[in-house]
Amino acid sequence: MIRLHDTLAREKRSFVPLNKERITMYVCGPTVYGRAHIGNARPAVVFDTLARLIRHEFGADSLLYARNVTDVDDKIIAAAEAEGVEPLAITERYERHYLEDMGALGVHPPTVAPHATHEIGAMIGMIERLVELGNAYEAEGHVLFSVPSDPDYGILSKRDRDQMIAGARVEVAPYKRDPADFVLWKPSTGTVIGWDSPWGRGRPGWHIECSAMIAAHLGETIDIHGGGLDLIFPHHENEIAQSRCAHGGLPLARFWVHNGFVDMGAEKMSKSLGNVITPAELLATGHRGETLRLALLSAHYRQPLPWTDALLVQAKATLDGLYRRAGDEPSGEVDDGVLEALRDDLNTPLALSRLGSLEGSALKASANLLGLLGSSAADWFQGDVDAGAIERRIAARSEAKKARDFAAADRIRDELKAEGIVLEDGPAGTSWRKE
RNA sequence: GGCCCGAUGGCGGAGUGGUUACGCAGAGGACUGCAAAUCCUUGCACGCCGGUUCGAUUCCGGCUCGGGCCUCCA
Repeated sequence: MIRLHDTLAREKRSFVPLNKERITMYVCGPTVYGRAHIGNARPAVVFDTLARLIRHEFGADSLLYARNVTDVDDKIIAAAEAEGVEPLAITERYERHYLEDMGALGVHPPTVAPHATHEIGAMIGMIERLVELGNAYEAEGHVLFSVPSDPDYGILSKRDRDQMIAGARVEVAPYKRDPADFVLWKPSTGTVIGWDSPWGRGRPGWHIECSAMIAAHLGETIDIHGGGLDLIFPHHENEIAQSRCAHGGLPLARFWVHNGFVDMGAEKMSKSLGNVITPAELLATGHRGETLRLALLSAHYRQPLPWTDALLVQAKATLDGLYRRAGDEPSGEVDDGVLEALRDDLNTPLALSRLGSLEGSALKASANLLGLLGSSAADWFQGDVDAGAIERRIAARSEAKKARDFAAADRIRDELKAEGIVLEDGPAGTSWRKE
């Protein structure tokens, strides 16, 4: 039995899917206008791990996991204009990078990856329904969701409308009937990307994208909706309002799962603060994706995760130890202790600590469930290196040792060390590994 | 201002009403030509003030500090 923390209930609840042969999970994916940073990678890794656990518990084909690609957005438009290219050139490039980066972190592709630009019809349909029902209205080419039309608005973020207005730091557009109303559709003028609609040429607002894609691909009520903590308000609150109003009061999701931030110093890592570091940069400086994944799983997913060099050093050391103990055993049965930890609201740090007491095939299987130990030990320690050249130099060193010329032997060892190759003398001779 | 979250040893990080994981780093030892790896040993903590309790790091209240959301944001 899996237990998951539900943001709506603010407590852990037993996860019983609506249909255990078709479990539905939706996670807000990237807006593809720039390279993903480590903070963006956290939900991808966390929900990938949850997906692995669900498949382990309910069967390989039990889960329908959707992660969208937001490929129409004002930031994309701005990036395209800045480069003098079409938006498609931007979105294709950064979606490709996103998949590369997440792949390096051992993130499996979701079952479906709906693209906003391919779902415009569904969005227009949903907006039309909301207008018919009186939950939305047209104004100056915009269509806005009427927040006062939904008495339950605010249930996820636990705030009422008066508070929102009191705290509002934005100027209220004159065409809004209520300051809290948000855009479902906005006009596109000139050369700006747009689609024909009953309200003229325009493009969808951000929130309606997710609601429409969820309904189109997963259904009106899904089992799990995931994303970062910062999406609770307004994004997920708005999704809830739109979807429930359009679907006769049916709840959008049965479990709301939110991950905490990756912090740089005391603050969260974010593009607007300019304190980001990307997987691409870390991979380029010799870190391996699996090290980054372990680092991201080293804190509980709801806790903040301070990102430091020391964290990466520790993650690498931990992986070295795990690979050493797993050897080249085939994968076996997942350890009960590891499962127990993961079933309790995806307690990955506890699961990781339990790997420390396992060996061989149980270790391999348990680590695999976390998306770790995906390579062979030989590849981890020696892959991607000219082994022949290294072994010739080791042979030369062995000759020097035999002649008791330790100065020459140490010189060879130091040279290899400078190239990132560490030698280890054992009873059976000298072995080597990448540092 | 409103709402929300957190505070555990040098660092990371679980967990628990009573003996408090684990990892990294550190110290000592074994091993080694010297190292590395490995193994053994080892020091180090539960923000502050009250309350409940036989007993609180764990439950309750207050406080302090930090963070997040309220605008795009994983």
